[in-house]
Amino acid sequence: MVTIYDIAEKANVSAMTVSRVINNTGKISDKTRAKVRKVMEELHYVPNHTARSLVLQQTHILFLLITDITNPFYTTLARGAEDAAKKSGYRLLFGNSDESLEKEADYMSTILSSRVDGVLIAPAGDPSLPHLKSLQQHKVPFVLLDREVPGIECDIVLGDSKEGARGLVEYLLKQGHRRIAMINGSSSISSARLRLQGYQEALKLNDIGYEETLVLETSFGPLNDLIEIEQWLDQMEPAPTAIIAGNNMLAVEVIRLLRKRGLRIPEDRSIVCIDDFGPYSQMDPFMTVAAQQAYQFGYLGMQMLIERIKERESPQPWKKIVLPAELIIRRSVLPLKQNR
Amino acid sequence: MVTIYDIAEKANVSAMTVSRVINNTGKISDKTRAKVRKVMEELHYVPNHTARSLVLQQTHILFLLITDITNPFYTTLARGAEDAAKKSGYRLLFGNSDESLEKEADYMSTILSSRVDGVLIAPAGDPSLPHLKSLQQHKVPFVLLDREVPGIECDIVLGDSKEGARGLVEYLLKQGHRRIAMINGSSSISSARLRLQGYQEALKLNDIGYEETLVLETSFGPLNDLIEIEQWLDQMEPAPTAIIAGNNMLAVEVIRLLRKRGLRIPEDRSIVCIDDFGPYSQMDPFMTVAAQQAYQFGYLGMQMLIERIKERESPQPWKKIVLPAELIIRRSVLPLKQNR
DNA sequence: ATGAAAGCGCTAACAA
DNA sequence: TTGTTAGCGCTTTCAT
Repeated sequence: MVTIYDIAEKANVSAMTVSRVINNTGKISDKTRAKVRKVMEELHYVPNHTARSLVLQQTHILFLLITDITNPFYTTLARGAEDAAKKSGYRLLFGNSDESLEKEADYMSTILSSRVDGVLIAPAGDPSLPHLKSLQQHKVPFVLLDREVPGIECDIVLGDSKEGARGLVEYLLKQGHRRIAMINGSSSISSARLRLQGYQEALKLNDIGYEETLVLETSFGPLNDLIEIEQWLDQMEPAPTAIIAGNNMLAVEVIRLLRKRGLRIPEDRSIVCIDDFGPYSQMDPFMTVAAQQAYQFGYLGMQMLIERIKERESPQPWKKIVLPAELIIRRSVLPLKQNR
Repeated sequence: MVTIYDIAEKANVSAMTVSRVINNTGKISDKTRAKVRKVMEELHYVPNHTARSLVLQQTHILFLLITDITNPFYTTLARGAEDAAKKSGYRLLFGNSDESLEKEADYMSTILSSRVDGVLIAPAGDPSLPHLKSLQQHKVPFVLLDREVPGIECDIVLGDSKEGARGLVEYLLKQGHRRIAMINGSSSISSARLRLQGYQEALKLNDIGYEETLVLETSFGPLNDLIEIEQWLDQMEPAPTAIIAGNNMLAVEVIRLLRKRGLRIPEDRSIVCIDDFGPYSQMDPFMTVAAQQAYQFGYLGMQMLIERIKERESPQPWKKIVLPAELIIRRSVLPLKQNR
């Protein structure tokens, strides 16, 4: 491996001079600089980031942990985070926890031991608390994305989940639906809880009773119990005319299972969900959704994180950004006759 | 920061003993081990991976660079790579080049300077050559995914792109289509070239002339020139009855633009593509595709990479895996009357 | 403008 | 079984 000492030797200068040339620090004569640069190129020198991080006590690398790499919400968010990081000259690395607490724990130890400068994290859920506590303990700046975790005070970017869900249900009600089922993520996830609340509130405001059998709590992520979902779909009696899914991945799953049963959307079942489908929003059923501003989650979260890192010394109050969801009406909802 | 010296002091042992406990090396009395472990927990010690990497000259971290984080092919591939890495106890970090040579170059410098142990890379295209050369020069083991790069000999996992495309076109021909257009990625990408060849061969074998105006070369990735695609769609005369897209993202784009024009799929245009849609395959138009084994790309590629790292000393010949694509017939193709 | 020495946190090699 | 020494590649401090 080529080190600054190799460069120094060949250029007849000290290692320190080489270091100065690399980092553009201190005063160096143009002649020396040119000479050093030339040798660096000749030997294909690459700075050893590891060594540099060790002495500087910072890596200039940021980390983004998402919970489902196949979900367009998170991948779009990732693009936003990447763009914001790049703008400030930070490097960004990704991790994917697949909604699993165990994988999240693995990433935590990677994060802590690799001494990244900061973390943008969509936590698996409330049980992520110890993970976040340990970040705090080790003074790793972090920003939470999309999900609150009770017991943690920190910077956070949230979507207005309750309003998003409520808006969708109200839209369904306006279209004449009265029997509306909901499939949702785990109640250990703040956004799932709020989405359920939004659903409940909308029903209540419209004097429609809440029926437990119409609501299924499963997982937002790729680890779903399909049998459970199938049973839920088959056992609702009478069947709902509309279904709201707590996120896009659940909607896709429900669409698949409905079609397996020969049910058409929206003719036989209307369906809506929270989160848009990125590039897939143009595929049938053209879903009516409460679209979250995925890119902004990443972009603004990253800005907050970098801000926090820079202001490390001065104690800023925690910031909380709540991004509204946008109701996008497409064609996955059938207007019923009793339209009002 | 808590270091092994802090632990050593509090436990009344030497730093070396602490190191041995952490790494489970050498002989340590149970009593000492217990004592050290206890102190480590008390002080919430986290090993400094940076320091460790510096002395060991290896990070035990692998890197996966993909070209489009919103493409289910790559995200599914990522899952495969992750699973294989985990199985061997390696950590995996992701990067996303968005099909951009510049972003790829940025990641190269991250990769080189952070001294990861190996890289799994889907190159942006033939111009990635210098990037790969520099990996070789710095003796960073890597495995290429999905795309060959002329001038580079290395381990590689490929899909059978030519056969995949040919199979799709032949299916279209069997359904009676004669005027088949193709939208493809950049010809600087090996898989795009092979897919075009597959298209051309299928036509030739069936005595159908090749028409340049029916073929559009654009980008596989998120940086498409939409105007160009729209013009191409509008200017083909007479219009094709079927379109083959070089990958799934292009298919989605074409679907969107066709629908914008009020054209139905498959009634007005049949459409097929290479690559499946992951969770979205169940959305309409239920696409007929040549599905690549995305997960296997990642899993097998990662296995090869780890193998290569372990056998670093003994010079194994380069390995090449070619994964066949599977024709999945759904409902995006209209059988024409002149069916044969 | 340039260099020498010390040390970031850790482990390999050797010593006791 | 445990400890001492040296050094991984780099930068900070202080000296020249």
